[in-house]
Amino acid sequence: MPPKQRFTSVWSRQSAPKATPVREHPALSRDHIVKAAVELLDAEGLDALSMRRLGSRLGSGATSIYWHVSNKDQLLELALDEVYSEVRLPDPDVTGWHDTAAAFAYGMREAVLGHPWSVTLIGSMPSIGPNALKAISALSTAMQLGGFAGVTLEFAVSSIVSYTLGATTPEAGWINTVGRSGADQAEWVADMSAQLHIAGAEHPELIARYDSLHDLDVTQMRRLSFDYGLSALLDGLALRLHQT
Amino acid sequence: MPPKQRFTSVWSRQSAPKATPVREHPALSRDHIVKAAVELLDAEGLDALSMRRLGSRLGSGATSIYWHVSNKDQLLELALDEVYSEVRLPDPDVTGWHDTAAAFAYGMREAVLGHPWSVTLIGSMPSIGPNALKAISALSTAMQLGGFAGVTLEFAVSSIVSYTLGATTPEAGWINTVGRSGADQAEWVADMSAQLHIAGAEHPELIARYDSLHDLDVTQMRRLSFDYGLSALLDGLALRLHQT
DNA sequence: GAGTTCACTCGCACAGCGTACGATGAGCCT
DNA sequence: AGGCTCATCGTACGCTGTGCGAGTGAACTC
Repeated sequence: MPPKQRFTSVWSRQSAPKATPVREHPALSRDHIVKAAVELLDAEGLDALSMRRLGSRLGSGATSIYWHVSNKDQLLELALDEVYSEVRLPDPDVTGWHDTAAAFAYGMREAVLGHPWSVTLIGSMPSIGPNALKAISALSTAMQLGGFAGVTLEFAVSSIVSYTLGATTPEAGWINTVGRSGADQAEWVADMSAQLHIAGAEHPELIARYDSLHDLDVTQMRRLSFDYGLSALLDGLALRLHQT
Repeated sequence: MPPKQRFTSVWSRQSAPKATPVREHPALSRDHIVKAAVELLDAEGLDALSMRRLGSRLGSGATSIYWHVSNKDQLLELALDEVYSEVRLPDPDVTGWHDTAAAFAYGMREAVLGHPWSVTLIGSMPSIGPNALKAISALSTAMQLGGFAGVTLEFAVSSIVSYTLGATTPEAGWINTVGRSGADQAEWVADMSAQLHIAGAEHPELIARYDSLHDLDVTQMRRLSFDYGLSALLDGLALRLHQT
């Protein structure tokens, strides 16, 4: 029995050399499709992306897409990897691991928040696209140059990614929910806190603390919160680096 | 213009006192439905949950569910909160903040991994159910007793939740993907690494490091990784606590 | 030039989805 | 008996992802 390939991600098929584009007007191309998909996702969210809508946005039939992409899931894999492509990193040779890690974290946060639908995807498909690998790889070598090695290196990288992802997820979830309604953020904060008061009636301390904080600007607050946890984590990693 | 309520989560409507159950055989109840939904989700994943399937599992018509739950989304909110109910916490009065935080992290990790569909939901809806609030509240008071206060308290709690969530998300994503096919984990590890080799052909260092690690048991490895980042974060928090 | 092949597009159809709506019945109050 | 409320359900609508086969036109072979 040959070892069957059970799971086929888009990335598993290495792209055929693709020859020269035989036709002059292919009209549709994988890149074009993915780009349009990302636009649609950004504009209207995950639920709004249907093959028919995407097709008509591209000026073609819905099923034409299936020539270039075998699946809706694979299309989403491609779209997700497009998000990772926005994560820019400083040159690890000139910057210390600490700063590179921080840059990665902020870059990833920004990329994900710019495409909040992406968090929903991360939980349901592996992120092994070329752009994702490129970003991780850059972070990883920076940390290695900084002195991390072996399992510790892997763990440290993973922890940074984890924290960033986890901190960003609820933020993106918020953006998703807000985006689905037509209201703007300020209205939402009011609504939300009203609901928290109802839902959390049994946790008055929590509510009290919440109220005391959220007079401040929400966006700035989230950024501060992200920064606090990130630097705590990096400090903890530095500690581990020096004591080995 | 009255301040319209744009977003209505399940939790916003405080439960009517519910009187005495008028009928002796309501046959369907919100709790019953949510429980069945969680079972179905656990057994077959997020995509497998449809109102019709859930209805037939409950021995009732699909649309009967809508009497007890106004929405599929709200049903999912309820199911998600059910997951948080499994997060057990030690008494914050007897245990230090450090251990309580670790217990929370491990508890949440375990709960989420036991219901891997939950991560997909967290990114698309707010987690303000009673059980979620209870868990956060317990962690929060423990940290407060430990000496954290004000914004710092909020930030610290948030960072712990973030890290835990972020570390668990890819794990759950993995479980989701594996679960969708029928293969077992060992087969998958092989397939996956084969794909990584193809997809990551341009990042040989990454692949090399990957290979050197994953001879070890995957599950145990993930746990070690989780532990490493968690204790790094907690150390970083402790540092901030003492230097204030 | 005729015929064949290939790369690509598309319309149709199918099974399944969430859920609005109105009909139906079971138990209670008067 | 009549009416009211709670709960259940069948039907129907518009939507979804996608398999399939037909269609199109350019590029190749003879």
